[in-house]
Amino acid sequence: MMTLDQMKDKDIGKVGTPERDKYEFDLQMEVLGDMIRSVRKERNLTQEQLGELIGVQKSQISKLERNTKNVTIETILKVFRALKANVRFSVEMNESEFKVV
Amino acid sequence: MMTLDQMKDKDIGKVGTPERDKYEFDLQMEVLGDMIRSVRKERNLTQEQLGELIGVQKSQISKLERNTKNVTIETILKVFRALKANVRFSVEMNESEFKVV
DNA sequence: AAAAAAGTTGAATTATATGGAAACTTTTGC
DNA sequence: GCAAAAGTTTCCATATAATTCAACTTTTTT
Repeated sequence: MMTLDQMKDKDIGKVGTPERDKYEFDLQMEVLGDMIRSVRKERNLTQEQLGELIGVQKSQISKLERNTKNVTIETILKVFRALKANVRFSVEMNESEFKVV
Repeated sequence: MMTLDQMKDKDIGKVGTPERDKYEFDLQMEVLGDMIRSVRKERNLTQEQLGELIGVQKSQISKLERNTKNVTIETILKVFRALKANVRFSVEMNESEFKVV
């Protein structure tokens, strides 16, 4: 589990060792757009190229990367599928935190 | 990380010990609706009560629980926020898996 | 087994996400 | 500093998600 900033700071150029061959990030939903951008850049793709993989214009990719939460699950899956990345969602629930109002 | 079935099998009535005070579930998008339902029931809420917390009719909750093929992030966040549960997502990326087409 | 509560469904409406096109701005390379 | 590439924005159309209402079905309670 790391923040987006920590992730960005990572020297992703130096990969190659098996230990570094796989990345996993836990994130808040709000940064989903940043995540698309990060993974796209890690794949060395322009917005236009990613758009081609999915079948949309570069402007659409731009919008997805900057727009945070108003996206459908389907779109998110489509993008990360094109980037050959797996997305998983998790729900964390604290018993004590909940009070019926 | 557990499947939905394992989760359902869990005896959630017996909580109270600190070890059992927190639940975490990884899920596929396809079971998100089931997840809403599970957490709602764990909170001992009816669809109508959850709807009131969010400001929608019970029929809407019903639809979200059964028909989650496609939902927006905003809706998901709204629901789980009302249930006092955190939603996170993780992206897993394998270097080797990707080839530029 | 009747009544009440909880959940589901269908039809209709509203809101908004997806998307393209083109003009515009920013960044990058020389 | 200029040109090309990459990214952003605006306007617009279309598709579909979000939502309600009311009738209906299922489950629970007494």
